[in-house]
Amino acid sequence: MNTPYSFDHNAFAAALQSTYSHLTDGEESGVVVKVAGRVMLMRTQGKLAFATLRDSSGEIQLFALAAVCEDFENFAKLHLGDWVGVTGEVVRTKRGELSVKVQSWVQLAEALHNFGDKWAGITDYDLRYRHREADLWANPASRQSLARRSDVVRSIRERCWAAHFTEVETPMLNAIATGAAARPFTTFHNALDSEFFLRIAPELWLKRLVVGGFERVFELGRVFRNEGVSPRHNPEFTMLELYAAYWNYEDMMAFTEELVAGVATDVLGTTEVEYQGRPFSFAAPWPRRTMAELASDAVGEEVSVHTARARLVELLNDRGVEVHASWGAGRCLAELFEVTCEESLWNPIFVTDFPVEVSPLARRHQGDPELTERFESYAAGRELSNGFSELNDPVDQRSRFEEQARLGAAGDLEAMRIDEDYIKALEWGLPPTAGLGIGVDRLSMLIADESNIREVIAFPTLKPLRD
RNA sequence: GCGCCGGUAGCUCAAUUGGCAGAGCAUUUGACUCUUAAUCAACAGGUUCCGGGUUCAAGUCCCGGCCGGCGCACCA
Repeated sequence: MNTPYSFDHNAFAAALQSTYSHLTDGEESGVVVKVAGRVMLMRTQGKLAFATLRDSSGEIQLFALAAVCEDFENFAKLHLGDWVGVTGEVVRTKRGELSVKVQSWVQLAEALHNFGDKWAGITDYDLRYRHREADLWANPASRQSLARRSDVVRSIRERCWAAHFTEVETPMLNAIATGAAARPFTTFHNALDSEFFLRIAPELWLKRLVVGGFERVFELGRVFRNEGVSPRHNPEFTMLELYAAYWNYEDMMAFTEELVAGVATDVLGTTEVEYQGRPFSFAAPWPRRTMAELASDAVGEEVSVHTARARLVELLNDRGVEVHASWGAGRCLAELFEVTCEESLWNPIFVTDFPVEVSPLARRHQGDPELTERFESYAAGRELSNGFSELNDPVDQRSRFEEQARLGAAGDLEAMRIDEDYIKALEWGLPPTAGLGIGVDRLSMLIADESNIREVIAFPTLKPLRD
């Protein structure tokens, strides 16, 4: 294939559609433009040919007349999917379609495969995800969902910058996988002769930067968790984490709801949307309810982290949950909340005051040392964000890690390990600080009205093909 | 990892009770000077996901495997 190395393109389909909307049927503008894109449809009619050209902005018709169009015969033989660059006058055809009347054209690249059925596109999930490049042309909705994700990321960055957060990058290769409860991927560095883990969260590194004097930091990046794949889970996903010195969890809740509502406004122009056919509102402020309140409402009796463990176990068993011997009352309460409440939380809500037992990095609650100043926001029945007043006492942090180590020894594969470097960092002094984590893919799903996380990930993790 | 469902032409889909594997679009060829998913005519296109089995006969039934969707589990 002998094709050009460049094309001097100066117009986009969507811009032409709006700029020349005034042209009347059969009117010629006298303006010659150069457009480029893929031929998505071709209608030939003897000495005439009409092609639908699609570029990144939209579509415009190419109108070729044998008498005017250079090498008309081959133009009419272009395949659907071929890339072309076209020079021609902007006109409106007699039948009212804004078009570029082809004077000269060049095939920029050939499509050896087609882009699916003209009507149905490509529907096979395997083909769509393994060959997203084809899916993007075959299914405009796929392109829109990924574009929405990009808009979400841009909005997050701009809003964090506007609030004076510094964007930083921390290691993905970690000697200890920590900062969250999850199983890691492992890998090996040959020259250092050391095992490494892909990060499951950037949390501890970011707080070390706060110790170092970066008072407001954020990182927008990939984390990796060696867990199940589902419509709401991809093994690698994108997390926003941010930390603000001198804030507590109340301050961070206020920031979170403003951030998320702001992203919705930036991307969709409104906070009032439909998600999966149901009205959904991002509007701030979001209600705040404690975990104990919500669980109590759900089970019809007063429960809290101080309820007798045996009673919590009964309530869990009644709901088919098997309780492990290592779970204390705090873990039992958190489980009870998850099974009774989580799915019913539709519009965004902050669930607050998590038990210490399930929050090894969060600061104890000022009103109850068995609780932490921690919140999670829930939306559409799923966790959207997680944040807390950060534990900054190195002695308490060490005892929390030691408790985690006990759980690990007892077989909990997701328990954290003791991170001595992190404890030493806290010994240098972490000011009062609040932190936040938001699942960017989950947020993008809400914004793009997608129920499957793969629709907002360009190349989701798939099982490699084998024989 | 477990359960349920699915995999037929390049794409989207049919195929009755186990009885000749089909259509539309795309491709190829031809007709056509205003089409809009153009239209019309013709040709071609198959390891029915892979491997076994049952049967006179398997896309269809049985067993095993591969990949996907959904649910469960884990989690965000």
